[in-house]
Amino acid sequence: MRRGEGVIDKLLMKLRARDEVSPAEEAALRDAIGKVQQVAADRTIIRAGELVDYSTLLIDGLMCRYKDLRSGTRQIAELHIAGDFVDLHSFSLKRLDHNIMALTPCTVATVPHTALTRITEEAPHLARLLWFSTNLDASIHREWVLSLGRRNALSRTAHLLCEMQARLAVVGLAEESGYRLDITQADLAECLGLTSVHVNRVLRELREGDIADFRKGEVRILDKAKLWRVAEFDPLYLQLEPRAL
Amino acid sequence: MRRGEGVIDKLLMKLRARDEVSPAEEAALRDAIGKVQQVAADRTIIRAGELVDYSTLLIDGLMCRYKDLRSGTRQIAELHIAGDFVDLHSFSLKRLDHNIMALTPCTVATVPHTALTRITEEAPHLARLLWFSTNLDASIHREWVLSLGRRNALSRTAHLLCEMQARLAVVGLAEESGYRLDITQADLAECLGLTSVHVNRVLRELREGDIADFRKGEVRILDKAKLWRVAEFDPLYLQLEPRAL
DNA sequence: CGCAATCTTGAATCATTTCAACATAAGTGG
DNA sequence: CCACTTATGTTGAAATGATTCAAGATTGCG
Repeated sequence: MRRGEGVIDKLLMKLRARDEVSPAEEAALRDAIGKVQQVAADRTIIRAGELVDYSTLLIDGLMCRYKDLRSGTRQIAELHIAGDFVDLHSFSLKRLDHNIMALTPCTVATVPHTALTRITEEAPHLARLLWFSTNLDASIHREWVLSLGRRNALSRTAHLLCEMQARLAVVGLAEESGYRLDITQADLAECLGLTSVHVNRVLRELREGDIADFRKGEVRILDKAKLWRVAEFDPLYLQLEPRAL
Repeated sequence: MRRGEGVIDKLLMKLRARDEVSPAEEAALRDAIGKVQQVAADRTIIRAGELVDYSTLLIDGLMCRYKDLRSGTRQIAELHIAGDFVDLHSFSLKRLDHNIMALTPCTVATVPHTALTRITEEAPHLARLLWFSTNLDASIHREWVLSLGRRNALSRTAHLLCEMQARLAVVGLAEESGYRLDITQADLAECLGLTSVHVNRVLRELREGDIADFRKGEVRILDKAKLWRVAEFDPLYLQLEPRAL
């Protein structure tokens, strides 16, 4: 992949699902991209508290933001897919409050904070698009707060399957009938605030109810209507409607 | 209160705890303020899905962002205090994913989105401060995700008491020894993903352990070290260190 | 003073965890 | 290519943290 080539394709799909991105803005984004690298599965690329002067765009693979407690239990705060900035917020937070880890082998690109500052100075509409992108992360966090606080294990699990379908579809990585989600039941448990044992039982329940089938990193949606109903899924929070920022 | 007078004081305290705000930026903020209004306790001022073309700055009182499920159970995603924009993110989301409600009688000011757009065009550093402010909300959401997913009821409750102490202190509304938090145990339960009955038991436990005493909307911190330990509270996520945005 | 909201406590129930054992799949080196 | 090891998935039974239901106490308010 040449510098900038292909690197921002998924990001552009994600942004253009929400608002227009002009050729000049596209060029500005491309210019902001620094080095492209591979990251091995299970590698934590940024640790909470670390000072960073660049953000990371995920080009391919799955990453997550996670926090842990002294006991060693871990909670994933967000799953990231191709086209997501995994830490665009480090631009204003400086020291991240969480760790960032690759769940699968990943390709990432770095974007220096100086380049982001320049965008806010010279390309305000593009800056608003990036601001939107961090606001979308926050919206996803809020939905997870609702899930963790008030949905039971079955509904919460179903909800995550809905969310990932919708988000992956935006960047062309999911069909109506299913998608690849190459993570373990233990990873899922860390997203859902459950134990992996219980996730296993819940997945069986979804399978036996002919609702959805998660196996070997592959999600099959057997009955979308039923899945949405169980999850009480309302995609409003994913902000899929076009707008003018 | 005259237009702009006093209205942005707490907001300025909040921002200046993190970065400098120039007199010109202060003036720009003041200019962005529209009408100032009172809101009665329990009133929901914005409903999920509504189109809005202004954001709301909380000047006095307590508000919250909440979502609910069909069953009627409600989850509060964030508590807001004086100086917080309760819905700055509506600037890029257009349709909010949650409701916003006053928990106590409140004073609020509206800020038209057109004024925010102008700030992004003409005052990029101020825009970055506002972006920071939404990123801080997201950071708070992530900590709540950790609480709801992995902390038990006692630790989660203690954590919320720590968070509110730290946030209120920034705007001069909390002492080391305690602060006013004029909400009911039922409201607390909606923040914590618990039932009000259980919150009541947990508060008793904190009281009997001489850790903290919440009563009649007043939090007394009896043993800060113990409270922080129980909560595993680390204020890093509140981004209290100064930075240059 | 009386009503409604809020707080408090006990007992039974339930969802999820924990512990433990075993099964299957995947990966590595001889 | 098989034997071995390790990671992941599966299931059952007992334990536990939080909920539910129900009743009574306290507080605030018109």
